[in-house]
Amino acid sequence: MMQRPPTIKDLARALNISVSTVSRALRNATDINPETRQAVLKLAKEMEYEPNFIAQSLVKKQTHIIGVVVPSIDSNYFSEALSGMTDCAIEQNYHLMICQSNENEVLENKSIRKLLSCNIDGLLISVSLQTKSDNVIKEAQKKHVPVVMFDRIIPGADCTKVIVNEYEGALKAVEHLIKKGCKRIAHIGGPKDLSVSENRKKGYLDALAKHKIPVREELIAHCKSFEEDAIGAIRKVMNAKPRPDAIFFINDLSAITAIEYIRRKGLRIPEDIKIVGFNNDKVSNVVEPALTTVMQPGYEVGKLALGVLIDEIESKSTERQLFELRTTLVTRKSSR
Amino acid sequence: MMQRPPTIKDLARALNISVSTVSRALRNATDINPETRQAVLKLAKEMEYEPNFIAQSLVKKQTHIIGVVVPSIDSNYFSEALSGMTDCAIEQNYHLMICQSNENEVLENKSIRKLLSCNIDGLLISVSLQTKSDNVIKEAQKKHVPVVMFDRIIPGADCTKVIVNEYEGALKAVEHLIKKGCKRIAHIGGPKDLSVSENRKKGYLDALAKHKIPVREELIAHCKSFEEDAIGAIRKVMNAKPRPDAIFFINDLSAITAIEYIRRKGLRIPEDIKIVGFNNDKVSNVVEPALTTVMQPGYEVGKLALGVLIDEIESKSTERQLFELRTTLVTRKSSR
DNA sequence: AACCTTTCCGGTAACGTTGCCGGAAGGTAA
DNA sequence: TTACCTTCCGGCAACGTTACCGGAAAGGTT
Repeated sequence: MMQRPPTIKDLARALNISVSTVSRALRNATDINPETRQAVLKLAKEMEYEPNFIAQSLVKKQTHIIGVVVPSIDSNYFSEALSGMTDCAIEQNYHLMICQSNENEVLENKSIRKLLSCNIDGLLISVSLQTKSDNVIKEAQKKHVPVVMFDRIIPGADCTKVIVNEYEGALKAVEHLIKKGCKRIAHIGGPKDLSVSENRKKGYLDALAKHKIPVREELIAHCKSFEEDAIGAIRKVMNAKPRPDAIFFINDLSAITAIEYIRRKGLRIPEDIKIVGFNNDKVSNVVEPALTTVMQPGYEVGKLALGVLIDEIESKSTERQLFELRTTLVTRKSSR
Repeated sequence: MMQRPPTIKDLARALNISVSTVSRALRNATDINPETRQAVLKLAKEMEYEPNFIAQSLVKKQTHIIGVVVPSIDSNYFSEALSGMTDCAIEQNYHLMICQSNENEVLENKSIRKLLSCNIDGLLISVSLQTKSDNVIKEAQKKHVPVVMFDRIIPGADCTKVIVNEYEGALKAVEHLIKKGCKRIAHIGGPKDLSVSENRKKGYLDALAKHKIPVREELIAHCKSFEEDAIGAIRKVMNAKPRPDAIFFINDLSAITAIEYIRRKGLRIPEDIKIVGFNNDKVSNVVEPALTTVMQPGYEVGKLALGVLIDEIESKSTERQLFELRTTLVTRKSSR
């Protein structure tokens, strides 16, 4: 019967009143006769009227769409953050347009520009590893689109930021090992020159310093990437004499890789050597021994980041804030 | 200087021509003097003109936005699928609005309705475990919004579907074990009454039947959820006499859980008992022994699903198709 | 009775874009 | 010259909605 979805005009015609009146009845309660209002609402329900979002956006000059750019959607951490954002968005009646940069700055810029041409109300971004410049961010701000950076931020950028205090997470993890009596704590770090790697390493170093444990270079090694090539680094620190009695890893995957290597050496975990990971991947609770690890609140980061962005959008405030979430140390068998 | 982004009107005024001419210059090459066209394009670049997506959508009655609903964003498999979609979307100049149902049918319906009120051009959905009815799907189709289901489909629904042949994946996995000489192959299944669980179990059963190996009920057990409570099921099948010489698991996580249990029994993997998982999680290559597993092409599923949806949108075709992608068996140490 | 206030509604313009139609200017052919 | 065609452009309406303004009707005050 009805081909197109009904519009405000259809309602007006059916009730023999003007479109202005229908529009008013549909949103505010002032300047409208309660009876007329009821009649409009009743008919709207009957005809399954839905306001046309596009038309509203055009006249109101706001779309309730928020653009999100992350390095990769299919990573444990970012997918959790996206999950938090998505849940937050539907609560607050916003929509998300999600792009991924694949760690490529060119693609990142392209995505941001595409999002901007969609008239997004705000931009939420975690930058790629390559990204050094905040030019596109400024482009967005010139168009009065508020920007919030989360997790992977550009330190100098002039915008609100939501981060996780990984430094403190690393510090807590290493202090935990110290309390357990470990004296020769090794560290397997991530790729050099990355803020994640450096923050965590600094936590490691400061924990040692705080407890007056000397740093020994032979107990520190770096992986070249975040995945699967940890074995060389592990071999290096395990060859140190005397051998380490604990290892703090950049992530759970490399820690799990190490478990078997350590066992082959005839050492027991945690009796002879304790290990701690980072991330709280699902498997960390399933491997043997279950892995002590630092949990980053990805979901909460996403939720908070979107929350503060929406606040900025709606209050039109322009002051820059810095939010820092804390990690949680999840202690399991590998360090007991 | 310039407060609002420039519009087509600003261009027209600056060049002292009409908006229609500018509009024509910007999109088609007919009915326009090449010189005028060049002048418009030049000025557009200078003023950094960007067409207003919202206004275009209103008059063209298509938004180039595609709605996506998945059970959860932060799952290995779906995040891969979303990654594939996202890459495909930006190539084809579409945008994605992503929602998650959290395995809740009510929330799922709410999300779909919200997406529909955004005038999406198409809907891509993988339904929640609860979902039995396809009413909302029909609602979308009544509004002429094409729907494509992927992975978790409603078998009876009248729409194009993209799935992975898990049955065949399970069959291949179990045949692989049979070829390795295993005679007493156990199966740890997923929650009952779920199509994923049943498809994989059927593959297991058919592989046995094909090779004339009798099914023994004591070698089959089910987990109650997909995560972390596999231990009871494992205990059951390991208590069978004679004990199994191989186990085919519903997923990698439960397989990894089993590794330690089996070792404690004094059994060696793969010499005494071979194991195979499902999913190809990243850790499956990092645990010891590395896990043989069935890889599902999540990224490709996402890419393909979005591709066929866009085809349907642009061709306005209404014929229903069924696409089936194949799994790959990744053989590693745990079954050698 | 004249004036003011309140309540409620309709008309109109606008948001930025596209599509259609009509028409001016110039060229070509009889 | 007239008739016709082509090339190019401008005007107008429309997409569905909201915002603003003006005004009719009803009631209240002096």
